[in-house]
Amino acid sequence: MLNITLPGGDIRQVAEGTTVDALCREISMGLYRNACAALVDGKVADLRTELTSDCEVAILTFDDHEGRKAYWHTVSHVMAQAVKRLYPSVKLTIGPSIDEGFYYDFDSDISITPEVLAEIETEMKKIIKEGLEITRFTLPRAEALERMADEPYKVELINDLPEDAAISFYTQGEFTDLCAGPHLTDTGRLKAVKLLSATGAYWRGDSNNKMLTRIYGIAFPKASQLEEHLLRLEEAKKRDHNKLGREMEFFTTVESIGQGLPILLPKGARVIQLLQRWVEDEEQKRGYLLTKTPLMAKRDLYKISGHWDHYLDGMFILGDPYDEEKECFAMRPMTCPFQYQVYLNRARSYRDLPMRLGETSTLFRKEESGEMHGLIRVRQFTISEGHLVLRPDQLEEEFRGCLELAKYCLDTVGMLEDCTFRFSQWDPANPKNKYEGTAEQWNEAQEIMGKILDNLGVEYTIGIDEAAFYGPKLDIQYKNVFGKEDTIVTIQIDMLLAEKFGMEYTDSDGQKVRPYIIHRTSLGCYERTLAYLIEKYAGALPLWMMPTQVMVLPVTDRAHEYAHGLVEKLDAAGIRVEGDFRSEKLGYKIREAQLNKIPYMLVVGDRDMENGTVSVRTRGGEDLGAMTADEFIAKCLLEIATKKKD
RNA sequence: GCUGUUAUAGCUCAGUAGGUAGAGCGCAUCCUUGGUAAGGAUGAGGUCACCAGUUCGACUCUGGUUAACAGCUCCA
Repeated sequence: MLNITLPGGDIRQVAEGTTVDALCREISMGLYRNACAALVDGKVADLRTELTSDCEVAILTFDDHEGRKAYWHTVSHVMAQAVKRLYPSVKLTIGPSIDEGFYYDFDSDISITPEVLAEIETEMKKIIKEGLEITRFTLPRAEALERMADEPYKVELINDLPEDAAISFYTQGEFTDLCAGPHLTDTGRLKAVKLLSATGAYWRGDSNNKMLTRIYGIAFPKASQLEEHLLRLEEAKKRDHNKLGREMEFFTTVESIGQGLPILLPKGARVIQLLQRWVEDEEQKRGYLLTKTPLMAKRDLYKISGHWDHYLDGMFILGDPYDEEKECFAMRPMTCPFQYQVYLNRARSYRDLPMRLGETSTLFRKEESGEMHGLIRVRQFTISEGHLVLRPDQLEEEFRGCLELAKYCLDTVGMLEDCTFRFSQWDPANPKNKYEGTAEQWNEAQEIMGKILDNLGVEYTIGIDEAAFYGPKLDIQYKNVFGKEDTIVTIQIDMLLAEKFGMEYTDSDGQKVRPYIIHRTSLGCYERTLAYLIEKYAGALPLWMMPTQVMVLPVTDRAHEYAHGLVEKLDAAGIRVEGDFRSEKLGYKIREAQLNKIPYMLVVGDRDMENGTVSVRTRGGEDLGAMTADEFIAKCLLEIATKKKD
């Protein structure tokens, strides 16, 4: 008999060769029904794993990350089986689980219309109903290749595995797939499935490879969970900045201006102005020197910086880049080589350092046509760009300062809680020769940065091949309402550009020394930040950054003069206020202000005129009752000054 | 850039088996003076994204372009 230790510390005795599944059934039928996979001595394992020695076993259900992955992965196989039944000529590739659901990539000529998707879904439900047992077996390489002879992509995958590997397969009914697992034991254990979309995806994620057909789906053990999930997706769509931001007139796009070049309408422009002023003031408080550098430069500058060699395709060029006789300019994709000129303006001493330079900087990047998205991915954007020129002994302290500033900014706007940190490193094997510099330089910079991050106690993930071409980065990643992740702030250590530009300082002993440089942003790209704020707050931005903070709503024409007086008074107090003097009913005006997410509505009618008060309603629908204008102004100003989050 | 979908009034969308278009909301004017999410009437608004082709005739069919959307690739 084996001693199996369960999560609570209980020990259960089972016969050698008992499967995890059978153990599960012994523990409880409820657990058995919900089991998806297991942890055996901390390793994820199939339910069909046979226990052969004393060990710790924890059963994973759909509520566990790994259990859910097994569940979704199994559904992806059911989908592949359904597709194969309906379209036998389709070739299989891969079908993993993802953060939310699963997909399977097929090589097929069939265009996946919504009708086809529904047809596949119906077939999947059939397969689930058939309750096919899912079995696992392994084959040596030669036999595995023979078995998958009709599946060229599977053959390619098998050939990439080590020579001596035992290659595992899963079979359910007539369908067998090459797969590492784990999987559920029976298709009947699956319940509510839904196919969401069909799209294209490159084989092995390489744009040089063939475009495959990818079908995305989701599944849950309960129909109610599926409904809830679909409802959540619908709700998220309503917050989509690309929809809401246009509806609420934060921004728009115009065909004749072009992709990735949004027009910031008065509301959007105001929010960004408020954010910029706040960040610039905050940077000034923290010892940054303000710079204003050109938006373009001759190609000569980019040849020095390395952009010409590494980033030419990413720049907007003015002139013929290949005619060396004629002048040729490029719009700037980054601020570094420009801001460095501030430092280079004269000879520097160690006493000048640290030098912190800040600039609200507009950049231009020639993103490829399919990559633009609302305000999140654009071709012209503005960031709170900064460069710090440092002595080696100042590097850690200044890095800490940058991180604190970024965290302060993100926290103030309410985004920090949705952020994670990524230590972005180079990939020496990058096939596109992306990186400048030597392995020694990279290792040194990454080692320094790693030490600083560890000393600061930053919890981070490592992103290989995510570095800038000139150095490693700490990227602060933001996850939006759809669960999609983007970089919002970046702090980078650069050991290459300083050298290229001949930056140095005279140390206390008279020696010339190469300074360290930190590239950093405080709040990142303002357009992107605005997009995320719209999504996070569903358009109801915190009071301090709302373009219109207060709307005065006179109940009748009799109150117009009183209302005008209030508008003037609030305006004089520095509050962004408007009045709605149209001859509409109060309910109509409130509805409109509410839809525009105006934080405070001041209703004024005969009663208020008589009492010298305003009746305050919030956009949350709350009635704060009557108060004097001065009381309201004091409350409002306090909330603005403290940058209260909603 | 790639795969796919889409493009009709400011917005959301109908529509014509090829004979140059309609609704609701919004907007303007008038009536209404109404206390916490839509009062009423009248009116103005469209080279049916753009450029070619087929046709007696194209918003409708074909090709191309541009833009938007989903995803891939790439990136702040």
